[in-house]
Amino acid sequence: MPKSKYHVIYKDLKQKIENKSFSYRELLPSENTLIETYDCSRNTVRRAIGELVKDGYVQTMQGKGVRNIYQPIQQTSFTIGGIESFKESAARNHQNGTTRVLQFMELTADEKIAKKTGFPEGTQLYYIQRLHYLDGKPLILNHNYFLKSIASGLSREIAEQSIYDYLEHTLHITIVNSKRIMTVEKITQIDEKYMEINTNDYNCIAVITSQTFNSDGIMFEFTQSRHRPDYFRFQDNALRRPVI
Amino acid sequence: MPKSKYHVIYKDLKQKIENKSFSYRELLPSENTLIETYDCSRNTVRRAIGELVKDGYVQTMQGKGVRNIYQPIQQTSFTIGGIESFKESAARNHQNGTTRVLQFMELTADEKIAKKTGFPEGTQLYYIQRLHYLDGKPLILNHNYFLKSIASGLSREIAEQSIYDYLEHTLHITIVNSKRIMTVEKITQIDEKYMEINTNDYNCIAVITSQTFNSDGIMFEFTQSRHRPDYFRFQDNALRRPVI
DNA sequence: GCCGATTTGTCCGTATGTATC
DNA sequence: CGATACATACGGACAAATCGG
Repeated sequence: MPKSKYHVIYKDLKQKIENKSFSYRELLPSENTLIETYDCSRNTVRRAIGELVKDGYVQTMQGKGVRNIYQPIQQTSFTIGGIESFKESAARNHQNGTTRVLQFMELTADEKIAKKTGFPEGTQLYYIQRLHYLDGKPLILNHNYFLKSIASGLSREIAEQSIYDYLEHTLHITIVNSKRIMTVEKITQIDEKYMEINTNDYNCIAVITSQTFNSDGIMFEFTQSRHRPDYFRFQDNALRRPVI
Repeated sequence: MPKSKYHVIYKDLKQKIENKSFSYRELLPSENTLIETYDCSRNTVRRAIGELVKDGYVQTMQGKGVRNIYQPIQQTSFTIGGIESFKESAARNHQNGTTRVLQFMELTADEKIAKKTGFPEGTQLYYIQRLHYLDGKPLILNHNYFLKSIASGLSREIAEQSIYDYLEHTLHITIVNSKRIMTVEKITQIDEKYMEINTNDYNCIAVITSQTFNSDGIMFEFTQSRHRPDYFRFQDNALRRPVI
């Protein structure tokens, strides 16, 4: 957890925005004012503001100021944001999440798995199938593949709790980024069985496949997350970049 | 189009990465080296690198360096990235896109529309229904609502070309950011009819609803984009933020 | 294990450009 | 036009992480 100055300012402004200290579309104090408020340099306040822009909380306009555009969203379903574990997401969504491990095994990547995951053929992997419940409903079916050489010591017991917690706090792996692709796929019998979906309602499922990298730039995880369509919701804030 | 120094450096490095000037997992030249290469300050190269991180092209590691983690993806379908018009997306995907306007009308937001779009009741709007074809196949059905007071002068003819082009280059509207939510919904008869989907294959559709803001912080567009599931693909790079 | 060199991360101060009002 | 606001760019300083000797 960074105690950097810009991060403290970022958190403070973010909280003020969430607490309606600024009304919708109101301009925040100018950079110069914020410099005095937080007793720091211009670069530092600008950096904090930059984070808020990324979050979609404010927008900056040259010559005008920084405008609050935060509107709390109505949470009707499970919302996905950055990289986070299921436990973290559940906590953020103020819901009660539990996990059931359907399968836990070690395997060696054959040609089919290699092609699907991007791990080289012959790699030693953990394969884990887990079902995530939110408020008692089975909503997400995860297929995880972890590099055995990096995520060593994974067990069924850990998988029942939080794998990310184990990777970060026990193995001290630094998780850096995750490339994700979202698609819609046809439902499988496994999906149907475990997530209790009536195919007359939905014969599709929302799928997020992700490749996650550690600080050595090594992809150590491939995951396919299958979400019940009626509870799936992915949220995003896109910035318009000048068309070059 | 910004001619800023950092942007030139960003584009140059990005192109070098795409052209395999650096092999996968190789470290880029250090910041100090880049400073000499581009004859600029450290802040400037750091900013360029920051953009590459956002794109998921590289990852930075304190004490180590900047590592190339770019892997070209196999383009099997229409890929969505930032805020871009259909025309821009089609060009980026190297595909031939055309548009057919199904409906063009002016209307006043009633209670139902107000609730759905977030525009206040009584607002004057343009409502446009468009079908986007890629390489001859109807893949996306768009329902656009534009604020008449801001997107004034919109016409069916413009909608057949590029609305964004008109907004940016004729009306000089600055498009800043777009809040997007992705869900999976049941297919409607309209979807079925226009996108030629067999409901035995798919009875769902990928939906992206977005609210787009201009530089005055005003939401001037609400759009619901309905994508044929078998060609839909949304791509993302998430950065792990320290859990606070 | 320590030390020094290298590399990225944070922070400061300043100057100039550009858009808005 | 001047004042104010954010955007870009420079240069310098120190901290923190990594790596090799």
